[in-house]
Amino acid sequence: MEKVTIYDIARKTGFSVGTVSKALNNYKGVSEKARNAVQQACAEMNFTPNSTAQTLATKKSNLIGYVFSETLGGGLLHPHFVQILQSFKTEVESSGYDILLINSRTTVDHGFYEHCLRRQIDGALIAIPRTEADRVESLISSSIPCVSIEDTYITAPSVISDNRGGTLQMLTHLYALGHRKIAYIAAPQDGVPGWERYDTYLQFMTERGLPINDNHIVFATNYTRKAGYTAAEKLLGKCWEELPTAIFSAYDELSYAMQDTLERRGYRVPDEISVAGFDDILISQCATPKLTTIAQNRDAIGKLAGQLLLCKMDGDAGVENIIHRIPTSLVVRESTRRILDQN
Amino acid sequence: MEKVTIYDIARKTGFSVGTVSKALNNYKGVSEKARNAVQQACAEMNFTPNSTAQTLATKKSNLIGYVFSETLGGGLLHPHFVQILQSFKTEVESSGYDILLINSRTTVDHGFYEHCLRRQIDGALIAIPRTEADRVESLISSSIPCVSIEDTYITAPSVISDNRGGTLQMLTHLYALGHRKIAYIAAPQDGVPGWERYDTYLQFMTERGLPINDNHIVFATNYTRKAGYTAAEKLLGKCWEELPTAIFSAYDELSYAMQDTLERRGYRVPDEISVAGFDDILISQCATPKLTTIAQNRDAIGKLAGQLLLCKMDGDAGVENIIHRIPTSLVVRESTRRILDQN
DNA sequence: AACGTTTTGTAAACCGCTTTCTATTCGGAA
DNA sequence: TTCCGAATAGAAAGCGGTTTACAAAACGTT
Repeated sequence: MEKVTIYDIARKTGFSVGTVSKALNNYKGVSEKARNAVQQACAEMNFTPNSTAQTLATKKSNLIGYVFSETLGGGLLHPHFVQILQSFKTEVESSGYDILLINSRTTVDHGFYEHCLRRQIDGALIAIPRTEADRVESLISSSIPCVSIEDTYITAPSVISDNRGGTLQMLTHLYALGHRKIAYIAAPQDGVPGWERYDTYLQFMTERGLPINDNHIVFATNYTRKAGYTAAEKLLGKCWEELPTAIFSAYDELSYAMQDTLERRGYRVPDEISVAGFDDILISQCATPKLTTIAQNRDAIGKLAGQLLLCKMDGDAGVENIIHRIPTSLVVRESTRRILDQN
Repeated sequence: MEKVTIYDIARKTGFSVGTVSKALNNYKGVSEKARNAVQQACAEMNFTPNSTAQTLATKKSNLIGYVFSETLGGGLLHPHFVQILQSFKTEVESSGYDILLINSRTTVDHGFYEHCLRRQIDGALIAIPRTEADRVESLISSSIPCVSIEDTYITAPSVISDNRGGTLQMLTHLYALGHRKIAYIAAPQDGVPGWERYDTYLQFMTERGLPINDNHIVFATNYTRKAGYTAAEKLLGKCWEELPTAIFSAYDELSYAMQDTLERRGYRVPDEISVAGFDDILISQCATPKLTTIAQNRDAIGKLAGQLLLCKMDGDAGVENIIHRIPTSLVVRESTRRILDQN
């Protein structure tokens, strides 16, 4: 009962393996009789086709690689990516694809492209920051269909949040509340989201004629909460002479750490200082006060990425290598408030 | 430059494919000269072996399936599982294994076992609650090496937290703080962790001669935060006549929801009511006050699961189908305190 | 009844690599 | 030199399917 092959079915039914194969794949040129006999035999003998053999013969593996990096805390380490993957998976698995995890160790010696080639993957979902672009270059410019999330590459379509729009939503919100001294905790500048958000901040300040104060800007070194605390300390260490009225961070963990640090130092949020984030991950709702943030539509991102990849794998050359920007939304909770008239 | 095969190497070097294969696999019976020629040719032609063909020929795929269910919010949906998977992955990928995601949709028509068989998986990490045991029965009793986490099956080794010990740690802590009226929010009774924790609660109360009050016990319906709020409302609706002095939940999301609900209703935590959780996921530190909880050693769980599976796949028959319990640790934060003398 | 079409089924090559079995070559001991 | 065993290389048969080219059978026409 271990390994039932197509040959066993052939022997049992008296047909040839070719006929059995055709019958199983619903090909023309097989009589009803033969088809039924084959199906019944398969059921009786509990036949399961061997996808390895199928892949070898057809050059189609029905495998999609999730190619990611965890150097700064992304990949499976960050709920943001996991949620996108989740939604992506739902989209592609209904077409019969399985997902293969491709990263680090196994790949170090070979490189992503070689790894994908070796596994005969049909397509890949890329979640690699631009600072590691060289690691995916060969893959992304190969003939393997790829779609990128979170970061963009010119040789593949990418799906990302509208980071500029989102940043603007929040800054506009803060500005409307009367804030003028807005500090910014930037994400690591390892990729597009971090760049766009930071750049938009600078642009906004300039456009509104607000001074860009070096003491009001700080960079986080990775995407963990720990880095958030470090950044928070650093900012407060720099800006005590002229406190900002609002602190906007490039992602929620930073804001959370900031709030916690502020509270511990005796500042009241949002009465004395407003705090705003970007991401809307689960913890944002747990912070006290609950964090005002920019929500990313992760379901939409994963779903669209899935659809695009399915199209490319179907050979649809119409899929352009453009950047798809998914709108964000402002979620006003409790960590921001109108500035008090003070001077 | 698309597909370089072993045949191309053979042609280029003048050796036969058999020799090339042997050279690449470091077999005996190949001269230094041949070996070098082959290696050089491979490098020049950028050869990457096709793992599909290798799998077909050797019956070893170097693939491990992560078999999970998401019906109640587990699998990739819960950070607890993701972290274990992370650690597991690190352990097995150093031996050259890749991880394949196996669940739901794709599997619905075939069943997990058929799915694994079809993919010629070498082994599987199972994360399926006992209520869905029938879905994995054939897989787990097949000849495919399996290791289970979070839940236990008699036909495979399993690695889980010491739920009884952990529950006891927390109850002892609360008891020591003077708490006698301890309410319990139970996890869904879909698997071992939920059972063990709940059962231990009952046992503890009995042993210490404390009354088990039906109005102090409530069950969550799944593992999401939303279910936590529902459970919290339900508990408070039942127990207002005789308020507990401490509320212990089977996992942190429940505690978080409880704290939030209590606060909104004007109860002060921990002054009026202590709140305790189980899991120590990231949000526990975000709650206000920070949650006292039982930490699970997810790294250890994933690592051990990986080691066990590697052993089984290596054919080590010495791996017993026993339950490995990983010790938990009590993390005292701010949500519990000594009960005030009141009567 | 003879013929041209379709239908249905088979044989065999192939996908890319592994592995056994055998043939050949080489080296060294006698 | 001769001979034997060890080392090396190659031919070929899988692994479990798919697919093409072709033969056989069934069919309908005239």
